Order: sequence, then C-alpha cells, then structure tokens
Amino acid sequence: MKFLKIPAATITRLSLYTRALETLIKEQVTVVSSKRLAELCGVNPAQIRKDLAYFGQFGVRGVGYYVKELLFDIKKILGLHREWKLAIVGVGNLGCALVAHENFTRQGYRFVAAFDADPMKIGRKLVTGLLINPPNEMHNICRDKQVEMGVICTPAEFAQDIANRLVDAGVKAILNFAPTQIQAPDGIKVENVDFSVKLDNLAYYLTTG
Amino acid sequence: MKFLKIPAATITRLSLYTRALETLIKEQVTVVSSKRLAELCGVNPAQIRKDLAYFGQFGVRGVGYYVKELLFDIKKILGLHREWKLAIVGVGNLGCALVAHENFTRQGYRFVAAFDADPMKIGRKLVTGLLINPPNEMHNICRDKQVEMGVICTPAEFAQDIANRLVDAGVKAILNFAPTQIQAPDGIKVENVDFSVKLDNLAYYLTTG
DNA sequence: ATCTTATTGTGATTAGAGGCACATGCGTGC
DNA sequence: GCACGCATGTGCCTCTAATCACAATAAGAT
Repeated sequence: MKFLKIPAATITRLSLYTRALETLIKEQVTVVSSKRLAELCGVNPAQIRKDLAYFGQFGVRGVGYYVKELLFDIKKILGLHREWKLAIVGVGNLGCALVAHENFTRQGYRFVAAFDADPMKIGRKLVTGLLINPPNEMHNICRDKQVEMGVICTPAEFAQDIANRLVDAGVKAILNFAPTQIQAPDGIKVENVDFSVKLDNLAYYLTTG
Repeated sequence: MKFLKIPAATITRLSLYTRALETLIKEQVTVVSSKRLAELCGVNPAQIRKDLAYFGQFGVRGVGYYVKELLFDIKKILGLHREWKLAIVGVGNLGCALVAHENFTRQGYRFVAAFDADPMKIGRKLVTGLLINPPNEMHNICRDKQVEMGVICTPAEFAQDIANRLVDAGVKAILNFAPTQIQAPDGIKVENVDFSVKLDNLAYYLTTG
C-alpha cells in the first residue's frame, strides 16, 4: 500500500460494500471472500481487493474477510463511526420525506436544524419535532448547532443562494437535490442527487435500445 | 463523426446541458459558445464539443451554438421529445413527494399507475388523483397502461421482489430509490438514486479533508 | 474580394481506472 | 513438522475517457 490519490469511485464502492456487509451480518455470515462480496455488489473481485488495498490489509489469505471487522474498518475509513449533524433547507414534500427516511436514520446522520422560506411553515414543527426556521437565521443557528452538512431541497432557482448561505454559515459539505449545478468555493464538497439526469439516461436507453 | 460506442458519462452530461440551455432560454440568450456552456455545467469546453460530435455537427464555427436549436437536438437525442409513462411502487413519504416533484413534471415524465403493499393505502388516491393499487395487479395494470419505466420507493428489503414484478410486467427501465443493488436480466436498464452513498462520500470528505 | 477574428470539430496525447494473473502467505490435515 | 489448497495482495497490462492543440471555417470588417 502506497500513498496514492484515492479515486472517488473507490469511496462510492466502499459505501456499497458496507451495505452488503450489513446484510451479511443479518444473515449471520461471519467470513466472506472478495468473490462472494463482489457478486453481491455487482463488481469485480480484484476491484474490491484493490479498493481495500488503498487503506491497508484487512483480509486473511486463504480465508477471506471477517465480516464484522471489515465493516467496522470500512465505516471508520468513511467516517461513519461518529454522528454527523445536518440541516435541511426546503421542507416541502421531498424535504419532509428525507428527514424521516431510512437512508439518513440508518447511519449516524442526524438532522438538527430545518429551514424554509414559506412564512406559513416558519415556526411550525416537522413530524420529528424539528422546528422550521426562516433562511435568514441560517448563519446563527447552523453555527450554534454545529451543523456540518447541508441538504438542499428547494426549487432549482433558489439552490445557489441557499448554498451560498450554507457556506457562509460554516457548512463544509452539501447534498443537493435541486436539479441544477451549484458553484461552491474550494474546500466545500457538493454532491448532487440528480434523478432527473438518471431519468434522462433511462429515456435515452429506451430510445436507442 | 463515426459510429462509436457512446460513453454513459456523455449521456449524463447531455442531460446537464439541456438544463443549462433551458436556463439560457429563460434569460433570452440565443447563442452560446462551448466555453460559456462549459462554465455553466462545470466541465471542459472540448468535452462538450466531443460529446456533441458523437451525434453530428450542431454548431457554427466562429459563432457558437444556437441555444434553442441545440436544446431541441439534444432533447431529441435523449428521447425527451415524447412523453414517458411511469409507474411508482411504494407511496410512502418519499414516493408521494416524487410523484409531485418538478424533476418529473418538468419533462414529459408522467405517472400513470401507483402501487403499494399497505392495505390501508390500497384503493385510496394520491393528491394527483392517481389510484393506489395492490402489487399483485402490477402485471395487468402496467401492460394495460403501457408503463415503460418503473420507480421503486419501497424499503430496501422489498426492492428486488418489486423489480422482478416490474420486469415481469414488461417494464424495461427502473429507477431505484431503495438503498440496495438490484439484479435485473439483460435488456433491462436499472439506475440507482442513492443518496446514502452520496452522504457517505461527504462524510469521507469531511473526515479526511 | 481579402483579411481578421472567433469558435467549432477532431486527431493526437495524456491520464486514469479496471481487470488479469501470479506470487505471497495463512490455515488445515496428515 | 511438512505439504497442500485457497484466497488475498499487487505488479503489469489493457482499455476507456478526458484534455490538449491545431486545422477548418464562418461572419464581419476593411
């Protein structure tokens, strides 16, 4: 193992591995080979071994990987051994759905603040008990509650402005559900969840065969 | 332009271009250079020209691209000049939010059927007026309404079963929101919308810097 | 009509990721 | 204690995708 730049694709796959490993634990499997894990994740076995090699040696030759240990190690690599504090901006249908969704609650992702520009919503509470605040309090509340990641669920035209405010409030990572490309300064990581793009991919596939 | 295999990444970018072009139209811009469009989409200018070159010649040398024409052409390439009929499976919080979301309604994506296993929901209607049906009627209803794409919004453990049923019902493309890898036969295209993976990417980024 | 300027379209180059195949080394059985 | 089998870890090769750089060419000015 050397100190190389780690491909983004590797990190994405590590996340996939954790899910497969969690399933294996539920099935009381204690040891897994790269071959078996590869089947579960739909990737090449050598790929898995190489992905792990970036971070050290985790397997036992002739045996495979101990499921529980490997899961623990990968979670540690990804930073999932701790809790993360999130803020949601835009609590329409989608935003509300996300706050309660298993994808967030499953791991240590916890919403500690919510914002919306709609005066009818401000001051009310989400089903989780979270108070909805106006956007102009983002700076104070995010700093106060030490928000680390922001989730944007507004219409596309407001997304960039919200992103700017989040950055201003000290948030270093943004998950963007709005169908638009967000510009952010260096040091801020933006990930887009773009199902409109995925849909277009499907449409293209069905069109051309 | 030759008959080459077109990278999936190219299709994804084409989708990005359509969005930027739609924004430009709103701003009454009539001509755009690959340089300007590249800035809006966060890609390399040569990348745009090369992506387009797979499908023909769309620009005017020394001038750029006519926004309206280019948008029309790309939409045609992606298959967005027509309407697509979708079914949603799993109308919990997330499913309901998606049915009403701008990402679907913006283009010609139209939900024509909804399914859920919850007996309390079956027979009721969504806010859009769409009737919720039991999963065992998927085969008949999807064929009857000529559903082309399926959207899976169930918990992870049911996703594979639902995918099988969709395939059985003649659906050729699946958009999967459940946090699990779905196996599908050849000829069926599956796209995953996986925000749990995106979150993990952010966590890794914040952890390592 | 010719020259200038701007921007496309594309061949050549570079970078990077994925897969193969084998040597390494751990566990087990004799 | 030794040999054998099996799965990892990794150097090397291949293939694909992104970027560069330049020739082609259209519009407008002189």
